[in-house]
Amino acid sequence: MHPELLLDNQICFRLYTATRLVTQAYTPMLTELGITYPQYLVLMVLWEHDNQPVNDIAHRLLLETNTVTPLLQRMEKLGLVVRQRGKEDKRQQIVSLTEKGKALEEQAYKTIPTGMGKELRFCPLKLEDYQRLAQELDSIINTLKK
Amino acid sequence: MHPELLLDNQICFRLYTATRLVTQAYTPMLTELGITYPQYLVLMVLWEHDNQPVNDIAHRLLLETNTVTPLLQRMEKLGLVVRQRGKEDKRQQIVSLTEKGKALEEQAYKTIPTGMGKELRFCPLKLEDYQRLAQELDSIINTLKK
DNA sequence: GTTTATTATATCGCGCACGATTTATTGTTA
DNA sequence: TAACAATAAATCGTGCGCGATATAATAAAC
Repeated sequence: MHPELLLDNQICFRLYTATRLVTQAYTPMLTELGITYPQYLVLMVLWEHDNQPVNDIAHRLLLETNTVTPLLQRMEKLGLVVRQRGKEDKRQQIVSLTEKGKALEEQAYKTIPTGMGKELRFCPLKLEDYQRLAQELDSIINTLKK
Repeated sequence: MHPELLLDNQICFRLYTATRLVTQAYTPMLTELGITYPQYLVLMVLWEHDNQPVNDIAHRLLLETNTVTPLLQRMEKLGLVVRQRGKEDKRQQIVSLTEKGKALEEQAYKTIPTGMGKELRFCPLKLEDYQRLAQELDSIINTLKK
């Protein structure tokens, strides 16, 4: 009846589905590393800048601490990170990579970029299409965030 | 170190974030209707074609039945759908809209398209940008699905 | 300096997603 | 027809996301 309510006309359903399928494509490679996709995101944040409080990690990922805290607790159990109270501000938990967490960067570099390339080798999108897609997604993200 | 592992170079993180933020933008309007976003997707499927078995709904949404079955059970408790065994194939559960479920279509039509328009009124993307975005997402989805 | 407000993190509950397994029904084969 | 395979749902366990609330430490206001 209402074309605005047809599934095929929903950008959001496409986003939702594409996200799930891309995450599923990552999963076998991440399972090999013993981590999940959100854990991989946290590791990318820490590989770029180690020793961050929970809040900074959450802000970088646009997540709430009630998502990130349990995520970090699981990662601590896996031996990927350690958390210690901030010296100047005892409310903060400073999250740091362990040797195991640092070592995963090279493992990820060896398998994930080429692995995802293979997954998308039949995708008709070219480099410039991915760049434009990134810009369009950034427009949506910047409009809705905060 | 490795630019392939920088968060800012990840299409997948952008998809993941954009999906979460768009879903969050829907949430207040959906809460008004008493439903969640995945439940809204199921309703859109049924508004388009009522009386479908669980498998058809799952295929349409590219989800597994172990996600859809509990989703439908919750929707049945809410009085939005009813499930009854298929007549010719007793393994199937045929899902049908209740009057309450049907009535939500008009409620959704009144609030959601204009509400999302307001959320995105400062987004620089134009109609043709959204159309291209939809095509790009479809390329990714079609490459990875099945 | 004590009260009050803010901030950083943690905890709790619920609803997805999804891998793995189970149960019931149907289809196929010997 | 009996045995076996395939299919449709359901169940179970784990890990997110996130609204709501709680706790502890710091900052601000009086």
